Amino acid sequence: MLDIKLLRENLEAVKERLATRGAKIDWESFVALDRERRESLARLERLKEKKNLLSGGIGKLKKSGGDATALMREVEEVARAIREGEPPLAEVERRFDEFMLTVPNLPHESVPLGAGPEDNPEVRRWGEIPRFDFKPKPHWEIGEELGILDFARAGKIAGARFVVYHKEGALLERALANFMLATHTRENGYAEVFPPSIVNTASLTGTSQLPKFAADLFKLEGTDYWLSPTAEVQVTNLFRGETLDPDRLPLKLCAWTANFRSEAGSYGKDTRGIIRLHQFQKVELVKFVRPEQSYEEIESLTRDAESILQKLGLPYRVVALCTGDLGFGAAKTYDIEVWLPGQNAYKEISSCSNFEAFQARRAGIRYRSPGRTRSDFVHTLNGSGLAVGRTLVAVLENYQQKDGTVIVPEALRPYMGGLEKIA
RNA sequence: GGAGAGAUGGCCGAGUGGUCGAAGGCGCACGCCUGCUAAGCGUGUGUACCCCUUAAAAGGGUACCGAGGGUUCGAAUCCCUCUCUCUCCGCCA
Repeated sequence: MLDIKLLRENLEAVKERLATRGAKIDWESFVALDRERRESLARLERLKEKKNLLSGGIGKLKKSGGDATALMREVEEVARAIREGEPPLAEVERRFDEFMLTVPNLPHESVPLGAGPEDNPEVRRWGEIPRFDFKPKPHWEIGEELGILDFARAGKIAGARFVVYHKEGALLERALANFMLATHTRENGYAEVFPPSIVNTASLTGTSQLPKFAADLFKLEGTDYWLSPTAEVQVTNLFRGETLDPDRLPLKLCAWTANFRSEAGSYGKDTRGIIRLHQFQKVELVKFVRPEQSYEEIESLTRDAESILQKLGLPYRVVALCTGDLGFGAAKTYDIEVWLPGQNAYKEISSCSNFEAFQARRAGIRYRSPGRTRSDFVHTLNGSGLAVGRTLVAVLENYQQKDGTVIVPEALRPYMGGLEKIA
């Protein structure tokens, strides 16, 4: 959610910046709604003041034994006016809130202008793309031949876009998660949390998946429960409605969770393999920081995610999302794309974003800076560190051998009981 | 799933219809006093929003005693619904 005052005072600048996202927003109705809301609110508050004053008078009068019938009749009139004024105000406020919740974040000034993914500039590249003296296979072939990825049986127990990991596949998934958590907690300074996978509407609204993107989520019928699409939701909402002690900032958390996405609208995209599933595991990094630090913190967050790929020896590049490709709540985003020989392409494996105060304002996450009377909103950031399934894909495809076996990256071996090769 | 108890300010804790944003204590901040420390004394100490201004503040107002609704001229106090916490029983990992 954007700062209402910013909208009122700098509407033209906001319009211009949001236009770079390609967002279509009905500004006329915003201006009208805002005016109507404030006028109506001020009028009702004046009436309430009058009512309170008169009611207090009744109390005093009764105590001193006087007759309050006339006063009471007068208050009744005021009370009626208030009752009549309330429903229209509530309606205006509902529409106003709805509007505010569907306006995307402002891109940061450092975000490159562009219309879509093709305009995302590459920021840096790391690692050598491996050369093969044979035709590298896609991970689903490697995995099925080794008997560690099982799509057929996953289809039986759940449906399309699910997988069952067998034997070393299951071990690899678990080892990768362990390795990532160990790195982030021991070396990168994150504290681990393990939250529920089910979340409520308020949480999803706080991090801005709702109200706009309900179609991407799984809802549990007859309840206010949803399957969380990313630990960003749980971990950011840990502190919803709280004022954080400034000494705790920057607060850095990481979490390993299962994530659920309906993948509505992505039929025909990445249909094979485990790139795009309804359930996948991910280690997420989340930060709560002072506003003045958030642009340093997105850099270090991205580096923390990159450190996993470097330790695993997986080549990747970092791209900066342009204005047209930026997610709804993000002010700035770096995507990390890992090299996948089976697809001969870089594929997103992490998305690191600074939301500035956009989520904090929705979720009411504040901090009090010393010497200031009012509290301020923190800035929130998050990024995958990393998507475990896609990392597993990268390992299989980059470390595959001519004979169909897969070498286990050295950094991972301690987490796999010393296993050197999946055969 | 069954039975019961509870939810008040940073914390503890009073408050069963009127001047209660809320006693008292603790904590915290500032000041005074005391040749250190401790004690003592005084003052202050929630948040959001609206109005008025604004560089900011001050000032005025509204709302908030778990959440939502209701009764009443008037609700922390009465009624209804929900959520959460605790205790006991059952069940499960």
